Amino acid sequence: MIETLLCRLENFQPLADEDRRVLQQALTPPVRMDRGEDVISEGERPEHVHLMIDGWACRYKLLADGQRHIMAYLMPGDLCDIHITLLNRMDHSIGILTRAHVAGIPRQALDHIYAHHPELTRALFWSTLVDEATLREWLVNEGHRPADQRLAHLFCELLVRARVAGLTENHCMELPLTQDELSDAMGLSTVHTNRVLQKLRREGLLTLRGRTLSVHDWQGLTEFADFDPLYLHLERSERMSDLLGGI
Amino acid sequence: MIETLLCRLENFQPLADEDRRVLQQALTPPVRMDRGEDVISEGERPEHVHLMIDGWACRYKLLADGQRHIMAYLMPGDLCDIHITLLNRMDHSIGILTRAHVAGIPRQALDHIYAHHPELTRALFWSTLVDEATLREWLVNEGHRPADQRLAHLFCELLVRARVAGLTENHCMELPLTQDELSDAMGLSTVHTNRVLQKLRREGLLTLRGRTLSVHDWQGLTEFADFDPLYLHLERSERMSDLLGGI
DNA sequence: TTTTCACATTAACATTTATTACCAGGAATG
DNA sequence: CATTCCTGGTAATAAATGTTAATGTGAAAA
Repeated sequence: MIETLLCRLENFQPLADEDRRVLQQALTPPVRMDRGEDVISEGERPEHVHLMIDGWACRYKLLADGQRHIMAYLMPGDLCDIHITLLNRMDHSIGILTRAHVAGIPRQALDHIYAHHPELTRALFWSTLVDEATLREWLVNEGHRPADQRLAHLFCELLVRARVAGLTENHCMELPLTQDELSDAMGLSTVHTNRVLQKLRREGLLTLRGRTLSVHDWQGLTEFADFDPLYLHLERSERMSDLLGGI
Repeated sequence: MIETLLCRLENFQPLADEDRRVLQQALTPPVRMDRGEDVISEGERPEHVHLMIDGWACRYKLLADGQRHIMAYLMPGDLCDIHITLLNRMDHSIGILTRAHVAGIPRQALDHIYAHHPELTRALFWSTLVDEATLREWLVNEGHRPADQRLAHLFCELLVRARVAGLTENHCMELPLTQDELSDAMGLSTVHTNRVLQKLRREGLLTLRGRTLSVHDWQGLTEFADFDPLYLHLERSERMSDLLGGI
């Protein structure tokens, strides 16, 4: 049930069977959720760390004028910030984008891991560092890249992340996001997102159809997007070249 | 020497004298640096956590076309990410913006704090959570707010952060950033930044002159910018109202 | 089948922001 | 004292993106 998470963490360092078991046993039973529900909403007190078992979610904020800004996509195997329970109130919401199952890690279970399983603790800290680095890369993306490069960069990232979690087949992945949801993350209008997607398709870089992303020209796409996967910190570099060469 | 840091951390929870002393003693002697130098550069291996003693710095990345994107401003009392030493290589650089002094916290000293000073550890974790939340707010800012609101929002944030670190006088703070540096953070051209600053000045919201930011209409500015300080997580709420009412 | 609905697409037009290029003032420098 | 450089300010034009509104399309629902 937590293969995707383990698969992701092991890009940082291999885990002992003991660590894998401890992590598995720390989880609360997964809860089934549907598109449109919030895992947790802005202003609420965070009681657990959440883990996406399957399905997709996003971090988002609502602005004064009702617009939604998506700040991160969570795919299967992704964790919410493991320190989150330190805070009194959430400053953003986590919303479900597809039918999904979400498990939790109670605070005490985490404290126990910190105290007794240093390797696993390091892997979890690594995971939050990657989340933070991803946030920084998104900031650069929105601040300095035009719409077409911006979307291209997002697709590069999502494909690598999916690959790392074992969720790709060749150059394809399930990508259950509407153009509206892409727009809210990229800070674009849906109309413009649509224009840009067509352009990327016309240029033979990728297609996005029927909830599936297919990248046709990985090298062309990464060059166009100025994509450098360093920020994903796949520290076991043999695997990094597997990943990137293999795509 | 670490008053600003302590001042900031105590917005989360009060610290025992013992914790204050431990933190003080963990520091390496501050190094003097000048504008244009890098504390650490992209690709380098992070050996320490850094602390700004005085002066300003920024996190930034250089893009393929040579543009610089600033992802965070570091003012006195700000720490780099305390987990950073887990990573093999920096995915961004930290550059000095003014004459400054920078101290370090060695990895072992931090490990010792984690093992023996839980209150202080919580405060340090809180600090990184705030940094991350700030990054998310910047993402929203760049993605969804027009240039004038965007700059206004930045100034709101900087004034509150400075206030929290004890660096304001009334409605004023030292803000040693050029319009170029503001532009690189906001994803705007310098020309447009200049136009917008004039507009904010004309409307009586603030002036930025001679390295000093003076806010003339705090309430007007926060309303215009849609600024909600929740994301700064000043958990001791009595202090929050002090801060915000008092400005 | 028909209807409905969510999502994608298209077009015309408006607005924001970038680009380029030039000027002005003040501080540092020789 | 002249010079240079950094920073801020201005204007004309171009490019990117937003807005509004209408249409198409395919899958689910009735």
